[in-house]
Amino acid sequence: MKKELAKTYDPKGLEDRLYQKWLDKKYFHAKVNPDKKPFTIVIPPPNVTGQLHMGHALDETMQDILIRFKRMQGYETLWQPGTDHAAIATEVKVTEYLKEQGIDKKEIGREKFLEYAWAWKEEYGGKIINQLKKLGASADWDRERFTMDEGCSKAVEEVFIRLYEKGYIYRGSRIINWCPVCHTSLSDAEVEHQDQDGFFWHINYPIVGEEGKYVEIATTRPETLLGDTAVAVNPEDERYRHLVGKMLELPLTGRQIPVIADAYVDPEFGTGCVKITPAHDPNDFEVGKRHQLPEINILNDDATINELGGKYAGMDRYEARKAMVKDLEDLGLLVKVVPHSHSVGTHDRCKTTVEPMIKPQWFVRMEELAKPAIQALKDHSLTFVPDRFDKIYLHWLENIRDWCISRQLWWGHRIPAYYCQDCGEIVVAREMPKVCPKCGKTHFKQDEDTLDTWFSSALWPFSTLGWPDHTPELDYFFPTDVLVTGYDIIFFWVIRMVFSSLEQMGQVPFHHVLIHGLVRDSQGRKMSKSLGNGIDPLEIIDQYGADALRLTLITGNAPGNDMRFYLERVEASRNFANKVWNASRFILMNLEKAEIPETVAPQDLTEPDRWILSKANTLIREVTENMEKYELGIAVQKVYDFIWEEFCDWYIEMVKPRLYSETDTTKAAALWTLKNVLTTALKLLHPYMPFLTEEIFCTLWPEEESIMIAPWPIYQEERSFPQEEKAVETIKEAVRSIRNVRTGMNVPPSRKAQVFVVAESEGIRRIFEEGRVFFASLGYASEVHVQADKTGISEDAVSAVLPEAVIYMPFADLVDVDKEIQRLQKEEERLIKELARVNGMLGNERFLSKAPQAKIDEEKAKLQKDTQMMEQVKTRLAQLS
RNA sequence: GGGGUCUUAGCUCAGCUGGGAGAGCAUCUGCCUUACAAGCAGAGGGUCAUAGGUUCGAGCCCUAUAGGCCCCACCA
Repeated sequence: MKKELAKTYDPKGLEDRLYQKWLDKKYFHAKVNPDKKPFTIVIPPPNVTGQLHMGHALDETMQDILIRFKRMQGYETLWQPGTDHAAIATEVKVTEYLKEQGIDKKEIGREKFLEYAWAWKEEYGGKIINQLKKLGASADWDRERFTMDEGCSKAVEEVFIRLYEKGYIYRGSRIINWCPVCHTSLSDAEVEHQDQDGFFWHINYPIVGEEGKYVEIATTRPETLLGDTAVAVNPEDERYRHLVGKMLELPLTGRQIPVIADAYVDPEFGTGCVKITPAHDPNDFEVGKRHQLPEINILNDDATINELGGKYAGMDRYEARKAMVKDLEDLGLLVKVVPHSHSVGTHDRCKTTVEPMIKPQWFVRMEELAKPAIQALKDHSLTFVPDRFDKIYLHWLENIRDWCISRQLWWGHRIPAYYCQDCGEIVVAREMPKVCPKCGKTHFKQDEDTLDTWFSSALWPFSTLGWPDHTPELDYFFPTDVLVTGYDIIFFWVIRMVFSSLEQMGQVPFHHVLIHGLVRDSQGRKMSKSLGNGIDPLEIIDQYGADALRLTLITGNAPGNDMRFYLERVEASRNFANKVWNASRFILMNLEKAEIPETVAPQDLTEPDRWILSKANTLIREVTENMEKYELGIAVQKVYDFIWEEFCDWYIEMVKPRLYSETDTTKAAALWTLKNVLTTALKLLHPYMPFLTEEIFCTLWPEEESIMIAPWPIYQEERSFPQEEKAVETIKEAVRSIRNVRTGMNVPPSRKAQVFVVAESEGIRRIFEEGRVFFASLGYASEVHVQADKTGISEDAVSAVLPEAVIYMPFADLVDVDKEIQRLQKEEERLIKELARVNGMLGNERFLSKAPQAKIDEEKAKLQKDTQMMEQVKTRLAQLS
C-alpha cells in the first residue's frame, strides 16, 4: 500500500489517529518480562484537578523521549502514570466551587464535603491525563494510579504505622507554621521567605522597682508583646549583666517578666535585648524551653488576638499592632521607629504571612532518616543531572528539621491515630481499636487531621507498583531508573522519596534524577495565572502539532536551566517537521517509480552513498551516547543538523541526477541509500517527534507495524568510510566556492558556465573526476574539465582557490578583475593569520614537547594544507596583476 | 549571612572531558531550480562582562570585581 503524502505537513488528525493506534496495539503497556531488562520511570503525578501547563509539557516530553528511546533499544519500559490528590490545592478549589454554589464548607461538614470533593475529582480528574495524551506521552495508562486510591492509601497507612512503631513519627506540641487563611499547619518547605520593608519598633520595658529605668528592646512584630514571657540578653554582654534576674513590667498587660541570659542573643544586633515570645517565634520557643518559660498563645486561628489580649482581643494582628504602638506612644514607652527590611514567612500557595504557633501536630523525626539519604548521594547510588544539584540536596538534608505532616484539612489521608476519650491514650492502628489498652474503655475518636500531600507522593515509586504487597511488578520494575523533575520540588518531593524508599525498601527509589528548569515567557517571566502570560500547550499543539512543541521544549537550553518560550521557536520546529516531511515525500515518490533490491552490494554504492552512510553511522553513535548521558538537546540538535544539512541539502541534491537519469546504473543504490538513511534518521528522531516519524515510517515500510517498536539503530564499523567522507567533503568545498564566486559576480543560476578544475595531484583529480556530475547539478556548470594544468583556460577566467586545486570559470563578459583580486586578498589575509597561528604553535618547543601527538599531527596537516593554498592564492594574484 | 547560576552575533541561547567562535530568529543579496517559499543559494555581524592567575594553549579551569536571576538561612 502506497500512500500519497500531502505537500505540507499537517499534524491535525494524524496525531490523534496514530495515538489511538498505539493505544489499540498496547505498545505502552509494560509487563513483567524476565527475558528483557526493565527500564522504569514514574511520572511526577500532576495535581488531579490541574491543567496542563508548559512545565508539565517539558517534564513529560523529557520522560517520553527517554521511554521511547529505551523501548526501541529493547528494554521492557514502564512509564508509570497517575495523579496526585494535591490536598490543599484541591481542597481550596473545591471550597471555592462550593462557595459559588452558596454552600459553606463548615456547614455541610467533613463527610458531605468529601463527597463533593470526590465528585469533583471524578469530573475533572481525567482532564490532565487526556491532555498528556495529546503530547504523545507513551505512559502505561492501564496502570494509572491516584495517590488516594486504595493501594496508595494502604501504603500510606502502612508507612505511617511502621514509622510510628519505630519512633520516627511522634505527636507533639511544637511551634509550627500556621496559615491564618487556610487554617492549617504547614511544613517548613511550604513557607516562602520574602523580604519586606517594615519597621523596628524600639520599646522601653520598665524595670520593676527601679523608677524611671527601662530595658529597651527592638521588635518587628510589636503585637507579639502580649505573649512575651521574658527578655533575654547575652550572658557575655557587660552592659546588661547586672539586669539578669531582675523583673520587668510588660507594658499594656500588667504582667511581670524576668530578664534572662541566653547565648542566642546577638549583642551587636538591635539593642542587645530581645523580647522572648515562646508561643509565636521559633527561636523564642527554643529559648523558652531552655528556661522553662511559660508559653502564652495570643492568637486565634485566623490571626486575630484572642481573649488573653485584653482590650486588643478580637482585633486582627495588624490592627492590634497599630493600636498597641499608639498606646505605647501615649505611655511614652515607644522610643523610636526605625525602617527595617526583614524576611517574612509566607504560605507558598496563598501568599499569606504565616504565624508561628504552638499546636499539637504529628511530626516525622528526620535526623536518622536523613543519614542514609545523604549516604546514597555520597556513594553515587543516587546521582543528579546536572550534578550541581548535589549541593542543594545535601545542604537541605544536613540541616533538616522535623517534618510536620499533619494538616487541618479534610481532603487527604486521614491520620490512623485514635484517641481514647476516657484516658487520652493514643493508639495508632489500621482501624479503630475496640478496647483501650490502657484503661480498658471503649470510646475512641479518630484524629481529625489529614497528612501532608507529600507524605503519599513520597511513596509513589513503590506504592504504584503494589507495595506493601509483594508484587512481581515491584520485584521487576523497582528501583526505577530515572526521575525527571524540576528543581523546584527537590525538597518537597525528591528528598522525601529518597529517604522513604531507603527506609521502607532498603534501596534508592531511582538511580538518576534528571533536573530541568522552568519554562518562562518570552520576556523571561514566570508563567502565571495572575500575570496572564501563560501559554497553553494545547493551543500550541493545535496550531503547530505536538512534535513541534516537543522539539521546541527540548532544544536550545542546557540541563537544569530555565528557558524562554516564544512562538518563533515553535515555528522553527514546525518548519523542521515540514522539512522532514518533504524530504520523505521526495524519497517516497522516487521509490514508487522503481524497484529497489533488499540489499546493495558494497561495490555498487557510489562515493556519496558511502559518505552519507558513514555520516549516518557516526550520527547513530553520537546520538546514542548523548542520550545515554541525558543530553537530549544536544542529541536532537545533531539529528536536526544531519537531516537538514547533510541529508537534504547535500545528499539528496547530489543524488537527483542519478534518479532522473534513465540509464544510470547506480539508481538502485541511490534509492536504497535514501531509504536506508532516512529510516535511520527517522528512528533517531522518533523519541523527539513521535507522530511525524511514525506516519512517515509506516508509509515507507508498509509491511512494518510501527517505528515505536522498531529496533534502535546500532553503529556498525563496516559502515565507516573515511576516504569517501574526505572525497565528498572536497567536492562540497569546491561546489561552495563556485557558488560563492558566482554570487559575488551576480551570475544568475540560469546562466551556466564552463568549469575547469586544475589539480596537480592525480588523487585529487580522481576525486574531481568522480564528482564532476555535481558541478553540473550543484555548481551550475555546463561542462567540467579536470586537468593537471591551465591548458585551454582563457586568461580572463574567474578563479576560486581550494587547498589542492584551483577552479576556473570563464565569464568573459562578466569578469571583474578588481573584485576577484579583492576576494583573493581577503583569502590571503585569512591564510596569513591562520599560518601565523599554526607556525606559532609548531615553532614552540614547549608545545611540541607537551601537547599530545594527535594535536601536533593535526596542526602539521593544517600547515601543509594552508601553505599549499597560500601558494595558489599568490600565484593567482600574480597572474591578475 | 551562605550557596548556586548567568553575563558569547541585533534578539533568544548552545558550546560535552581546555586545542581553529556556533545555531535559530532577525538583517542584506540573488533565486517560484520538477520534495519543501514553512524553501534554496550566498553575505554581513562577536576584543566570549572586567582584571589577574594556572597552562605550550583558556569562552571553558582558579581568584577577585561589577551587574542580573534563583535558592537556602532563627538576626529579634
